[in-house]
Amino acid sequence: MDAPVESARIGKRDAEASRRLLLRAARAEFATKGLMGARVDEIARSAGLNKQLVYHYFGSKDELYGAVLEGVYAEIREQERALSLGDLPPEEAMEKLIGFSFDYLADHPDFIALLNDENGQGARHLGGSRRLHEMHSPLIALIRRTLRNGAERGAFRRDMDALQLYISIAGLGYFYFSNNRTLSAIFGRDLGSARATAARRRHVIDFVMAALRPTSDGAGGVADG
Amino acid sequence: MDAPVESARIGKRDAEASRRLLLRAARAEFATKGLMGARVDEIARSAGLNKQLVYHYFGSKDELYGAVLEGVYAEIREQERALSLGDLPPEEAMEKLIGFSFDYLADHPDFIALLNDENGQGARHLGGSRRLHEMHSPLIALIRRTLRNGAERGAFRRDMDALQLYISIAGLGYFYFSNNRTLSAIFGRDLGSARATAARRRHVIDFVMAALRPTSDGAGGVADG
Amino acid sequence: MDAPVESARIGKRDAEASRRLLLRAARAEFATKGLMGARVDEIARSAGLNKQLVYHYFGSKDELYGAVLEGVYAEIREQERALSLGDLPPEEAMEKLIGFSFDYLADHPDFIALLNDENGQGARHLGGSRRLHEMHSPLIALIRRTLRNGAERGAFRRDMDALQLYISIAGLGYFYFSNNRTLSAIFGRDLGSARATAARRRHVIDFVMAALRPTSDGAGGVADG
Amino acid sequence: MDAPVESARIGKRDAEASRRLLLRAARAEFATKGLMGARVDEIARSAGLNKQLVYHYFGSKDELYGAVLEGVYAEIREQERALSLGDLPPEEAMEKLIGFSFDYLADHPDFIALLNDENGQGARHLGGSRRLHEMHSPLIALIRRTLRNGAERGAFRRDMDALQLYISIAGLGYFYFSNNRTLSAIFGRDLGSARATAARRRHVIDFVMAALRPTSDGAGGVADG
DNA sequence: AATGAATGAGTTTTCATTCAT
DNA sequence: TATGAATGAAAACTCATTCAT
Repeated sequence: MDAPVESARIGKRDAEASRRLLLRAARAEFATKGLMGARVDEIARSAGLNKQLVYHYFGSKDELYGAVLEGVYAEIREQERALSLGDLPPEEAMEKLIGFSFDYLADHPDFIALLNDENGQGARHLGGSRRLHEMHSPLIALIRRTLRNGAERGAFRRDMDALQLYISIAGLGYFYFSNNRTLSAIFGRDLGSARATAARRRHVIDFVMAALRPTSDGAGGVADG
Repeated sequence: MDAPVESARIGKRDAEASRRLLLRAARAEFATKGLMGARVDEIARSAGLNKQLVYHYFGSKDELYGAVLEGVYAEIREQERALSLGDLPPEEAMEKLIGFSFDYLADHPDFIALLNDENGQGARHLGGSRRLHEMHSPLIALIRRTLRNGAERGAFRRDMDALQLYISIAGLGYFYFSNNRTLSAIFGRDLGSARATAARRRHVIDFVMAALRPTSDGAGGVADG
Repeated sequence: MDAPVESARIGKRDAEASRRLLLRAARAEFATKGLMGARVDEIARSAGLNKQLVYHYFGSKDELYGAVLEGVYAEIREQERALSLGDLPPEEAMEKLIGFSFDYLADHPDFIALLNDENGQGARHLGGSRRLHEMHSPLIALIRRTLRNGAERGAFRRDMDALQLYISIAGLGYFYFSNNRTLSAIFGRDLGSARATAARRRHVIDFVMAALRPTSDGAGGVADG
Repeated sequence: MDAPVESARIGKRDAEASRRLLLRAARAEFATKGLMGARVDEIARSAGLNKQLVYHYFGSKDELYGAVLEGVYAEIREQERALSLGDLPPEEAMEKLIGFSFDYLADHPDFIALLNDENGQGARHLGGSRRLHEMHSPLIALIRRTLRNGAERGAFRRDMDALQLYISIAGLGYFYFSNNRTLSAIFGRDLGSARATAARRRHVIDFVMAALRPTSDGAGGVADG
C-alpha cells in the first residue's frame, strides 16, 4: 500500500522513473526527427536528466531507439487486447476493428513516424523479435475467426485471407497518414484537416466492408447460407 | 565545326553527363540511407566525380535531394502517361491501373524509400509544388472517367470518390512494400519473396474490384442503370 | 567476545579484505591496460565490490595506482630477502642471483608492465620514495660483498661496479621481457615461448659470468690476487 | 630542378608537408603522453593545422600512432645503415656498434618512450609487419659476420649467438634509459645526469667486450686460432 | 561499511561545405 | 569545368568522481 509513498520519497533518485522519462523523451525526439536526426543531448535535456544516463541505462543511441520501438509495439497490443471483439456479431466486429485501426493511426502519429523510420533502415532494430510475432498472433487469429463466423452467416465472402485483409485494413489508413504531406501536395488539398480525415475514415470502412461482401455468383458465402 | 565550337559543345555535353551521374548516384544513396544518412562524399565517389561538383551543380546536399525527388516524380508521370487506359472497357482499364500501380512500386523500391524519407521530414523539399499537382491531375481525371463509364454500364457502384479510390489503390500496395520488413517480422514470414509479392498483387486487384462492385440493394450503380 | 566487539572486529576484517580485493583487481587491470587505460568501473566490478569503495579506501584512481606500485615493490623485496646468498661461494651466489633476477621477471609480467607504465609517466607515483631506496640497499650491499669475495679468490675481476652490474643483470632480462613483442616482430620469431625464454636465460647467465671473469692481462683481479 | 620552388609556391596547401607536420607533432605528443594520454586536438594544434586533417590523412588516432612508429623505426635503420662497420676490424666494429646503440638511445628518448608504450599494449600497431623484420635482418647479418671474423682472429669467443648478443647490447642501454626514473629512485642517485650516462656508457662497452673475450680454456676462439 | 544514482568535463570522430588553383 | 586541400560546428560516447541513502 505504501509503494507510491516510497517511490515518492525516493524522488529524483529513482532509476525506473529515470528510464521512463528518457524513453518518453526519446520517443518524441525519434518520432519527430528520425533515428539519425535525433540528438541524444536533446533527449536528455527534454527528459530533465543528464545525457550520460542514456548510456548508463540503454548503452547507446541505437539501443535506446530499439527500446522505444518495443514500447510502441507493446502499446498497440495493449489497446488491441482491450477491443474484445469476440463477443460482437461479425459485421459489427469487423467495422469496429477497421475503425479502431484507423483511429489508432490517426491518434498516434508517433507510431507511424517511428515505423517509417525503422523500415527505412531495413528494420534492423527489430532484429529477431519473435516477441513481435507472438504479440500479433492473437489479432490475426481473431480476424480469422471473425471472417469464418461472418462467412457462415452469409455476411462475408469465404475466400478472404486474414493476413492479407489485415495488411489491407492497415494499409488503407497507414498510407493516408504516412504520406499525408506528399498526397496533399499531389492533390492540391489539405488532407491533414479533421474533415478530410473523417471522410477518409468513412471511405476506408465502407471500402473494406464492400470488398468483404459475398459475391452474387455464389463463389463467396451466399451459396453456403 | 571547328575546335572551339566543338569543345564548347563537348563541354556542355560533359556538364550534362556529370549532372546525370551525380543525380543517379545521389538517388541510390538517398534511397538507401535517407537524406541524413547519405554522404556527399560517397555520392561523389560513386559518381566517379569530385565532391565539389555537387555544390557546383546543385548548390547543396538538400537541393540535390530535391532534384532527385523531382526526377523520381517525373519518371512515374512518364510511365502513367504511357498507360492509355482510355480505350479499354472500364473494368479492364481499372484492373490494368491497379496492376500497374502495384507493379510500379514493386519495381521501384527507390521510389518508396525516397517518398518515405521525404514524408518523414514533413515533405519540405516538395515545397511550392504546383508542378506536382499538375502532374497528377490527368490521372485523377482518368480514374474519374473510368468510374463514370463503369457505373453507367452497371459494372461499378456509383458512389465512389476517385481521389479516395486512388489513395486506396496506392495504399494497398505501398504499405505492403514500405513496411515489408516490419510486417515480415510481425507475421513471422518473408513477405519479400516473389511468391509473397505475387499473392499480394492478386489480393489487391481482387480486393479493389470487389469493393467497386455495385451493391445489390441498389444504393450503387445497378438501380441507376 | 560479546556482539559489539565481535562485529567491530568483523568490520575491520571485511574492510581489510575489501582493500585487498580492490588492490588485487587494480593490479591486474593496471598491468594490462596501464594507468590511463584502466577503468575504475572495471576494477570495482572485477573485485566484486562497489566502485565507490575505491574512493573510500584509496581516495582516487591515482592513489590506488600508487598503492599497487608499492605493493609490487614490497613483494620483490620479500623475495630478495629470502635469497640468502651470503653463505654460498661467490660464483655460485652470483649465478643464483642472476637466475633469480631473470626468473622473477619471467614469472611476474605484471611487475614489468607496471614499471614500464610508471616510467612512461616520469615515475611520478614513486614520489618521495626514500622507502624504495632503503628497500634496495641491502641487495646492492650483498652484490658488493659478493664481488669483493670473488675478486679476492681470483674468480671475478676487481674493477666491477656493483650498481652498474645490478643494472646490467636486471636489464639483460628486463629488456627481453618488456620488449618481447617488438623484438619478436623485428626478428620474425616468437620470443615468448618457453624455449626461447630458457635460451635467453642461459645466455644471460653465461654473458654476465663471462663479463665478470678476471682479464688475462692482469687488469682484473688475478694479477692483484 | 625547380621542385623546391614549386613546393614553396604551393605553400600552405601542400598535402605532403601537412602530413609531415602532423607526424612530427604526433611523435612528440605520443612520446610524452603515450597513445592514450595523447590528445588529437593537441597534435593538430601543435602542428599548426586543423584537427580534421588527422582523420583525413591518417584515418584515426591509432593509425596515426602506427605511422609514427613506422617512421621511428625507419629512422634508426637509416642511421644503422650509415654505420658501415663492414670495413673495420672486428673489435673496433663491435665497440663502435655498442657505442652507437647506446648513443642512439641516449639521444632519442622519444624512441624509447614510443617503444615502451607500444609494448605496453601488446605491440598491436606493429601487426604483421614483415617490413620490420626485413629492416633489421641486415643488422643481424652484420653482427653475425663481425662475430665470425673476430672469432677467426681469436678476438672473440666462438659460441656467441648474434641475436642474443644484439638483444643484450640493446638491453644494457635500453633498460638504463627506459627505467631511469625508477632506478634513480631505487638507488637514491640521479642517473639522468650526463656524468652518470657517460659512466654507464663506459660500463656497457666494457661489459660486452669482456663477455665476448675468448675463454681461457679454449672453448672459445683461442684454441682455433 | 557499503551502494546505486547521477554528473561535468572532456575526447574522438564525422561531415557538409568552402578555399585555392 | 574540375580538383585536392582545408575547416567549423557538432555529434556520440567515455570516465573519474560525487551525491544521497
